[in-house]
Amino acid sequence: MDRRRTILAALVEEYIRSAQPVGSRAIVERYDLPCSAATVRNELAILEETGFLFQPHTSAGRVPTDAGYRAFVDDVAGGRTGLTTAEVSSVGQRLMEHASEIDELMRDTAAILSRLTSYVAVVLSPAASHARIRKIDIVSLASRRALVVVITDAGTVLDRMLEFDEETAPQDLVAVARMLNETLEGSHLDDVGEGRVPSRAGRLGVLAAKVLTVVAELVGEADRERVSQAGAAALLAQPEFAESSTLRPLMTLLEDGVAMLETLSDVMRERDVVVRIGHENPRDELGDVSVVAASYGDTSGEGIVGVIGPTRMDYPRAISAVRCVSRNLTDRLGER
Amino acid sequence: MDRRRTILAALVEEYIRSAQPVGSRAIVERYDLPCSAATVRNELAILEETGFLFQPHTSAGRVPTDAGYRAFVDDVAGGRTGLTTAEVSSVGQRLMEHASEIDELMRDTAAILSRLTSYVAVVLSPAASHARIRKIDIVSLASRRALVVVITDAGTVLDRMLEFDEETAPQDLVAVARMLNETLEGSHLDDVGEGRVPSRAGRLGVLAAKVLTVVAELVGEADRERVSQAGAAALLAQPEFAESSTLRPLMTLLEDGVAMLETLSDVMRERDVVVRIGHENPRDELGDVSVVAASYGDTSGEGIVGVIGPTRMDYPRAISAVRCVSRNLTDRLGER
DNA sequence: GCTGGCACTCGCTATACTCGAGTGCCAAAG
DNA sequence: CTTTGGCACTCGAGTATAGCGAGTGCCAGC
Repeated sequence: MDRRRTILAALVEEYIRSAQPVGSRAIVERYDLPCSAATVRNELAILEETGFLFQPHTSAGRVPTDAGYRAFVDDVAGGRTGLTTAEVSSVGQRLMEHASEIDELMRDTAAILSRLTSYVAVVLSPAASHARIRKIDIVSLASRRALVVVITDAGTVLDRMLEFDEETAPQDLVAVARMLNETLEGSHLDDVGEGRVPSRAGRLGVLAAKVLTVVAELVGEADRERVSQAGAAALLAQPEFAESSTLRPLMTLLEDGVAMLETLSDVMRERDVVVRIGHENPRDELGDVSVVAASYGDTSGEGIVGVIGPTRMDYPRAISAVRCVSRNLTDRLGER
Repeated sequence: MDRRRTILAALVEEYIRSAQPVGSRAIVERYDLPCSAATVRNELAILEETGFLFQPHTSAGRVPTDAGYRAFVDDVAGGRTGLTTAEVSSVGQRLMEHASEIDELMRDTAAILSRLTSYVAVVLSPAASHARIRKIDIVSLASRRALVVVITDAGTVLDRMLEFDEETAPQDLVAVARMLNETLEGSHLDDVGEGRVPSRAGRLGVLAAKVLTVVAELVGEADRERVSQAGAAALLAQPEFAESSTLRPLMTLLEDGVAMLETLSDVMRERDVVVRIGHENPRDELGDVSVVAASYGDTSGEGIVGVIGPTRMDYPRAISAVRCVSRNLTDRLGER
């Protein structure tokens, strides 16, 4: 039934706008349908039976269920463009001019996406572990302390302090660094992390082994610190989060980088923007919000961008924004 | 008057505990004073006239004003130890075992401090600009793209992408790096930022100048990214932030790293823990919260740790926690 | 100067009531 | 068989009123 879909779409749109239960009259008036309020009421009753709508109480209007939003998104939201062309080009511009350092780029991206949608934006940077080692530096800072710096071909820099039990000469460190660079340049960080690297004997060999352990730890840590986010304050403006108790589980989850990484990582498999509405999300904390996310980059390094907002989200806009940012990021990274 | 102070302290303590206006009877009962409720009422009336207390309405108990908290803090809070010895030693332990990388250390510190107090914790890492350059690396990533990496003697690593107008040979980059290292090793980042560095002529000289520009930019950016924080979700549990509207200005401020840096930076001048209560804070957004902060580190690199919570804050605990964390961090950094 | 007593204040809660948006259903029209 | 106007009904939100009680201010007596 085509009319039924139209009515559902109108109701969802109106609810997204007003955040209040929508009645039959409001739909007829604002979206001038070619039928009367009574007809709409009949359709609404059916849509409610079918599980697309929900009535807070008998004498109130209707509110979409997760299934209602889902139908709306599948029907119309993907097709519409929620951003003006001016906004689209502004995104491209701002991403280009900013940030020639990867962390900064991620942060800026999150900020832009959040401003664009007024929801929380989350950005996962590409996993460093798939990158190849470009150079390893070992810089002596004190007699028993050095800094190990790993530079990847993706332009990521990892570093970690290294403590020695006994005094270690700078030239030994230089020698070890040269040795490791010869052996490891071009190999994947993963391989180092999993110990698939030949070891050598001798004094320098021991030192080299120690450095390798540190590098392996680095890989693990780097993956843990891949999450940037922005715009949590924007959520406070949404009426569904007017009282803090509704917001708390979400905020707690957002602060847990590892959890966010797990929650989003399966977006990587999809080719287009993924929309997860309410309880479609794997975690209970996300049961009242929707996630719109997409992967970016290519096989040499993939990350994820997304926004998190109430299920009463402006889906057309959020989807356009995520798609736009994801494409721009892909281009940006592909330039290299 | 000594009794008056005792009564004020008792009231503040009780209000911190209960978050509700405190009456004369509650004070007498819970803190068994050697006088009657009527006497306490007289004192309370005086304390209100003097501006230390405030009565939400005629038939309610009293609530401390900013001045009331201030008197409480100056009188007693500094002396008491708000942490158990077990907690104190646990802080030391957790800071030691974690984080051999500076950013991670900052994040962990913020997390620990936040868990300890259940308020938002903010950590400013030491300004990189006071550090000395230990090594500069220029790593070619593509024919027209290289990564500039600056390693300081404080163990901080700064990096930034560099784009060339024309193809540039890796060996040129190596040469420039060697040249810059010879010239710059040991000099302050500030000096590079302000261009107090001799320039040379020739092809490599031009390249070197370009790299120097990037390094200068790096210094500026690094200072902007010095803020770590944790525990914003914890604030949602506080009754004063039950409705999001009270929280929003604060959250917005917290998300603005530069603003936080400005707000906290004058703590650097103080030698001990600084407590700023409500409107003592320089910014209106902080008018309803208190900041407890202290600097850490020594002249070679100073940062700031602090917590932000409602003015109805457990000051003895917050002060002890901040002091404890600050000392541990100082020790940790001093080891080098 | 301290204390017990007492009248008074005033926000909070509960109850009762009205109002109106919105529904469901029916009978008539298309 | 579908659509529509009409109409009785429902139920939450908003308003008015009353009672309760924690807490106060003040006073008279110790």
